[in-house]
Amino acid sequence: MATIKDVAQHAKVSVATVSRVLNNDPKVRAETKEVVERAIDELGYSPNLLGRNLRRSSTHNILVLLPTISNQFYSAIIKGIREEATLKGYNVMIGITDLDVNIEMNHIQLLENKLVDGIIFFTPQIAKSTLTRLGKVYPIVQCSEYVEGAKLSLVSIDNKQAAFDATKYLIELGHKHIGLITSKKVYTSSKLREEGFKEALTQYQLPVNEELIYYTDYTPQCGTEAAKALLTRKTPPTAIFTISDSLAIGVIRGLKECGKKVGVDIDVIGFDNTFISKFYEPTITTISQPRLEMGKKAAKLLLNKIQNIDSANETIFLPHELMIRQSTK
Amino acid sequence: MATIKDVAQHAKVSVATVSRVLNNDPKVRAETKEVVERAIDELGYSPNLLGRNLRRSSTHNILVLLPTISNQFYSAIIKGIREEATLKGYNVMIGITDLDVNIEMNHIQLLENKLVDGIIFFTPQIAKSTLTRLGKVYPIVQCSEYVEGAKLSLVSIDNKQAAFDATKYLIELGHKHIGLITSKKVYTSSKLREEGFKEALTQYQLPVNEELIYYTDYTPQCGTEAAKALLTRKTPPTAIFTISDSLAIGVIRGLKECGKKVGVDIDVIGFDNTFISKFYEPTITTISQPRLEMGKKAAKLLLNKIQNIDSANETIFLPHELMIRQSTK
DNA sequence: TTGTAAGCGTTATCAG
DNA sequence: CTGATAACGCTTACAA
Repeated sequence: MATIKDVAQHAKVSVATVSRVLNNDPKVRAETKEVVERAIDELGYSPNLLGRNLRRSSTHNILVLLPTISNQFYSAIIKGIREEATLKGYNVMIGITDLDVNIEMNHIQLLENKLVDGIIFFTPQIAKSTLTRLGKVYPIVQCSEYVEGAKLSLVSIDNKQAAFDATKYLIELGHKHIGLITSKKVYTSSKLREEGFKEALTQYQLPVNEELIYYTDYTPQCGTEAAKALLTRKTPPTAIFTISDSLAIGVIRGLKECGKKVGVDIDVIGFDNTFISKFYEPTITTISQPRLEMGKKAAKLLLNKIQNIDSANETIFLPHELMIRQSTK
Repeated sequence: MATIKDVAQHAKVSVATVSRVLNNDPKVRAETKEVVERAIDELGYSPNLLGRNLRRSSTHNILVLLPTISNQFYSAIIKGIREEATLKGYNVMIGITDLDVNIEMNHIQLLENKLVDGIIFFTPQIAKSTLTRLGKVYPIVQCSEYVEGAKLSLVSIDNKQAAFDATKYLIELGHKHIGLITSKKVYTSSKLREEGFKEALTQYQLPVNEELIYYTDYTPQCGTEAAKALLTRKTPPTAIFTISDSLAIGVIRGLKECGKKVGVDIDVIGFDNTFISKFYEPTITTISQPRLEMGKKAAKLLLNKIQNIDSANETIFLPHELMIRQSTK
């Protein structure tokens, strides 16, 4: 494998000159540049980034930490991140945490070890204080799901307002008994969505009936169970707001199994506008997040931090949108 | 940020000794080791891997190249890869190619640049000859979708046999007119599946009716169109085999829209056993691939290649399984 | 068992 | 405009 030294010898110049050509230093004579470039071609030389990285003490790699890869939701966000990053010459890598703090810490290690220049975190499990401390030393930003109160740059949507809007829409449809199916793990987003849900009820003078709130996991299976359970309440809901599309799918299935016609007998709203919500039967009313934009913004915030770790933390909430489909009416 | 030098000074030993402790060299005296470890703790030292990597000329990073992140199919495979890799002290990173040759080449660059030690390729778009040439120099293995004839290690399923089995099952159910919805891009897998499909028909003395073969893309939308188109044929199919679950979803929807009852009037088989196939309505008969195992095997093959780039290429086909559900009967 | 010092492949400073 | 050379942080002969 050819090194910069080989190129230098081949081109009869110093390694410094080769390095300059490699880095587009304007003060190389055009002819010299040509000679060097020919040598590079002839030797099939490709710079060893291990050397460069050590010298520059940076890799131009950024890491995106996802809780799982099996969630359609992230794909557009990643695309946004990549677009922005590539523009600035950064490479994007993805790591999967399985929501395991240890795996998260392993990846933080990559930052300490200088193998990546920054991290965009989705759904961090690390404690707030740790996160804040790390954020002072390393470029880290949070995206979408986040730890409330951690002092880091952050881009997300206004989850409370989004839930408020969804609930308000159901209320305006005439519903008086609205169920909520949410996560039993206390994610910031689910907490905020529950708040928004309750606030809408209160604001429209409807009672908050805890019997109609069901805590469970993010899977369709859980959605099915939850729906069936809610139907057994003294006053069963005539509409259900779920905090994810995957839950909504299960909910609809459960309702169907109980002989309910979704969108007619009972309304359902999901969250995230993942592709399946457009394709299930019925199609599912849901909240859309500006995912591409979110990715781009997150990358921008991170690049800022990489440039200047002491730059002020920013909190950005992007606008959401209620997508009305067949599952409500 | 503390370096190995700082630790050495702090512990009053040489950097060599610190390095030995870091690498668990058995010939350091226990007391010395302790002193060094205390120094490491006190300084909060964490080795800069850029230095180590340069010196060792390896990173212990492997890269998994996916065509897209929005396919549920990959998640279990990645898990398998990670399990195996972690066991051997390797880190797994994921890159997304969007099926773009340039992006693929960018990532190959990481290999030339020594930033990753090897690559596991899903759905490479690079030409066979290029791939073969690269495979001689760098550790690269193919997984699941692959370039036929490229001389690289490879783990997948026997796609032809799988399609044969699915078709045979439909034939044994009594179907005489079976449709095939497959990809119009010629992936190896779709080519092989088409072959298996035709071979089953032939072997059971059924005519191969090209009118019942529909070429399209991998999306549900395309599946819907395809299904509707097939229903307009002179002799419409009484069963449809699709080469992916996402297509199958669309197909089922299209059939429903035409008033057909899937699993009763007409049967549908998908491919990949992704989570939605278990959760759609009806649940979808499909071919299951041993994804976890596939990931583990792929990682093993890659690690072999990393150890010895000249080790013989292996081709491994793992067993598939027909999962019978409501969409056929 | 430990220390000295060379070297991995770059970039950047400084002198010319 | 170009060259010599130190330095980045680490590992590993080789010597002691």
